Amino acid sequence: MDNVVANIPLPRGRVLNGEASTRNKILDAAEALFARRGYSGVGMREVADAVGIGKSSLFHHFTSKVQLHAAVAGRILDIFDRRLTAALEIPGDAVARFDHWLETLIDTLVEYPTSARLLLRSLFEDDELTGTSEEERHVDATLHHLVATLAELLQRGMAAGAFRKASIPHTLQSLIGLTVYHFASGEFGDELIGKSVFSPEAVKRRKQEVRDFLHLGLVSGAAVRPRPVK
Amino acid sequence: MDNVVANIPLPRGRVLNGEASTRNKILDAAEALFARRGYSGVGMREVADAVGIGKSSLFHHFTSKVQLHAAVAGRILDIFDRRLTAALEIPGDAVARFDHWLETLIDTLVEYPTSARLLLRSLFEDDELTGTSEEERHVDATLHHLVATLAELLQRGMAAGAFRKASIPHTLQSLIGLTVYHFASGEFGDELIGKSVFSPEAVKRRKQEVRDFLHLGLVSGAAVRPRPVK
DNA sequence: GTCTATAGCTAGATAGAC
DNA sequence: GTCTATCTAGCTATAGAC
Repeated sequence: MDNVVANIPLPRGRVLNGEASTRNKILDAAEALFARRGYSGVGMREVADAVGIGKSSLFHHFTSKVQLHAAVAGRILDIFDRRLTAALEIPGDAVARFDHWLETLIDTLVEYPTSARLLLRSLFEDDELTGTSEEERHVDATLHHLVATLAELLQRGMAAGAFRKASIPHTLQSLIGLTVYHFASGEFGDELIGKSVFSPEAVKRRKQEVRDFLHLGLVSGAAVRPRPVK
Repeated sequence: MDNVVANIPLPRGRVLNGEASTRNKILDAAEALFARRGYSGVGMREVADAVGIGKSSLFHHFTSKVQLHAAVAGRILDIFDRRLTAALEIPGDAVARFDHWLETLIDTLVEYPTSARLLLRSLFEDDELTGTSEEERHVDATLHHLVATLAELLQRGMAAGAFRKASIPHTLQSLIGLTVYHFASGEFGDELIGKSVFSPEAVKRRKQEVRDFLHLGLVSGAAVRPRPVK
């Protein structure tokens, strides 16, 4: 139980060149710990120990614990925003772009295995973490951009008849629930699926299941025609 | 910010007769606080203040903080287990029973507005909360019963051809993501939907959206026939 | 940029009076 | 069954030497 961080695989591609700066090492350690135990469950001492520096040194790099958490959340949201925005820039119709967006989302959740928990926890901990610092406004702005980008794709696709005319906000919530929740569900999900939800086979299966769910629903043979517009 | 609990509507029907026991008052206050701030984010002093007793008195009713949390989780899981098991005992085919199960789940999440967050947080906080006490084993057993009951309905329904032959564990995860996550999403969900996700109109709409999602999928006209079994 | 030392406070939990 | 008092340990954050 002492060194939980050591058991969490470090996301690849996080550091571009050979050596990680101390700042990045702190962000890596803090991300893993915040994902595991939440904001209040992690102490600055624990983060410092995981990095291998003294606790006081953290305050040289980040002025407070909330700022550190905002920096962690901002970094991971930037990655998602960059990848998912890029994923929409492929040729094809709305359905093809949507499917590619979804696969990219799952790939990114898997490549950064702590991200799903961190993101959901950040939503739940709005109480403690709603501030007005530069970092926190950046987090908000990035999240809004992510949501707006997908909302636009859905809207265009619905207008073009590629998607059923559903509520866009509810569809966004459904997509988050189908993807982010699944990869945040931890031991519960692992036990349900029978192996780690991050294992290659389980990931492949999840992609297929979500795709089928979106294309076919669950109930047999009900979707012969698009739902009438009222 | 001082008295957050006061802003959270108390679930109705929690106490059967006229006056609530101190134990139930503690459970009510702890449930609201744990849902808001998570296990580590809540202090015993805060719970005691919300109830109106001294901190030490809590330890007369519950031997430790983890036991208090397990009692809270166990109580809410019992309610879900009782209601959802009863919901399956209606006449009709698998689809009708499934739809009724789903509506009951959403109704219960709405009637106990703190439950969604509490349950998801409990999943995420498996680190701190995995013990071997009586209460914790009860939580595990109830959760397993809940899952097994729905899994059985899905299995029978798939065998009878009422549902598409999907992975049952993945379908369970999808259903949790579509329902529990939505009602746990807090300010983010409220902002996305444009009003409280617990408002009567938003609840009605969510039921409709989830039902359409399950019956029709999202992509137009793709589900003319059940997916081939491989 | 890292360290030791420490301030000031709160945490969970216990002892024992009433 | 509730209280006051207290224990030990932890927390965020700062001061200031090197």
